[in-house]
Amino acid sequence: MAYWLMKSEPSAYSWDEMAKDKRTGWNGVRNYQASNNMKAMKLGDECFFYHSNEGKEIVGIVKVSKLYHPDPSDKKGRFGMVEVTAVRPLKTPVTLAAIKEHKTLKEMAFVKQSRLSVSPVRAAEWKTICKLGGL
DNA sequence: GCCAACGTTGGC
DNA sequence: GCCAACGTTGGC
Repeated sequence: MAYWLMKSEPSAYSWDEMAKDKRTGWNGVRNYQASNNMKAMKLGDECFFYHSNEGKEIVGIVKVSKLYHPDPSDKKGRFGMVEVTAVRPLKTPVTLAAIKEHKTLKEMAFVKQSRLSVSPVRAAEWKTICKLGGL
């Protein structure tokens, strides 16, 4: 079981919409590294749902419900997508500021590579954030 | 709104 | 295959 973090701008697709839709196709990724990370996902892998730009906080958890497949919105056929299903919101969102203040969390891939929209999360990081999030 | 980081494109 | 120019992302 692996863990991941996926970013979305709330103005484009927010956690509220995610929770309402229950499941959504994570299309529109146009970055090889992010796309490769999705390729490595397995069914049931869990992902943090992060609001970029507005909020700048982890707000919920989703899980992979459909494996990597080509993204039909990419006409050149280079990039793929997965489908994710809403699991639960965090009781307390965990902000980027809090993550940066944390001794080990500040080493997280998504902090160090701020432009990467899909990044791996280590098990220890996952546990710590769940705890901070009140789960 | 600005700007740093960084990925992509295209000319050579 | 290199690298300059350009575009995009996302934090501040």
